[in-house]
Amino acid sequence: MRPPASEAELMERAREWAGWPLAAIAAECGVQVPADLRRAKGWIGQLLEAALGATGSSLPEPDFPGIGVEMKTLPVNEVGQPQESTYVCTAPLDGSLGTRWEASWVRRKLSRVLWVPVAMGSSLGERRLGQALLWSPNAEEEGLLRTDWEEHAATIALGELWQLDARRGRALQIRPKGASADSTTWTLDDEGEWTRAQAIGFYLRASFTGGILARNFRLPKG
DNA sequence: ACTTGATCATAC
DNA sequence: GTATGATCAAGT
Repeated sequence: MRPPASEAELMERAREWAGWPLAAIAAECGVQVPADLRRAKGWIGQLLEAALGATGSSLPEPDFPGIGVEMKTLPVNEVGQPQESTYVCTAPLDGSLGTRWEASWVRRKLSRVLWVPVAMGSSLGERRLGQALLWSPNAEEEGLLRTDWEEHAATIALGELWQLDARRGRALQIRPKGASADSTTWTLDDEGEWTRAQAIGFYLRASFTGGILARNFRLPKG
């Protein structure tokens, strides 16, 4: 699938898939549907990348580099409320994170996002796509993200990692990110010594993404 | 019931 | 290990 040349073309494709069960999309894309997501947690995201014409999913760039759009699938219940948080990116602990929101990876990644709701269903293949929403944060949303990010960044800059906790942040939280609790990365601690710490990342709370979808969500037609 | 902390697959 | 894609499942 050729990458979309414009946002309009991307939205056109997303509209065509809206309402489709995942099994039908997988068939069109020549992909097998796994029994469940336990050993394939990223499967839906990768399927939609193929269906919409995103480029390689392991590259450190937007899903649609030509038009600067990031895509995120969002598991939602029958009322359109997200059932999970949304991973944004890792939080580097080696000093490269900085303290300027304007220069942050989080801000860049969230500047333009295609949210693709995926309704829950009795089986993975029966789950249906909702209508996608092309989003940029409004002033209120960006202010919320900025406040949270600056608080986390300050804690990390001070090397006070023990203060990091998923309870902090109204919209943007910090949680572990890795293959397991043993996944670590280098960090400069509060006494200026290099040590290893658990790898962590930025996540959007379901309540925040729920607010975004609430402006636009509708159930796919049967 | 809901959130936090842990985990799974794959490419490089 | 770091990036991509996320959801699982223990804890409260």
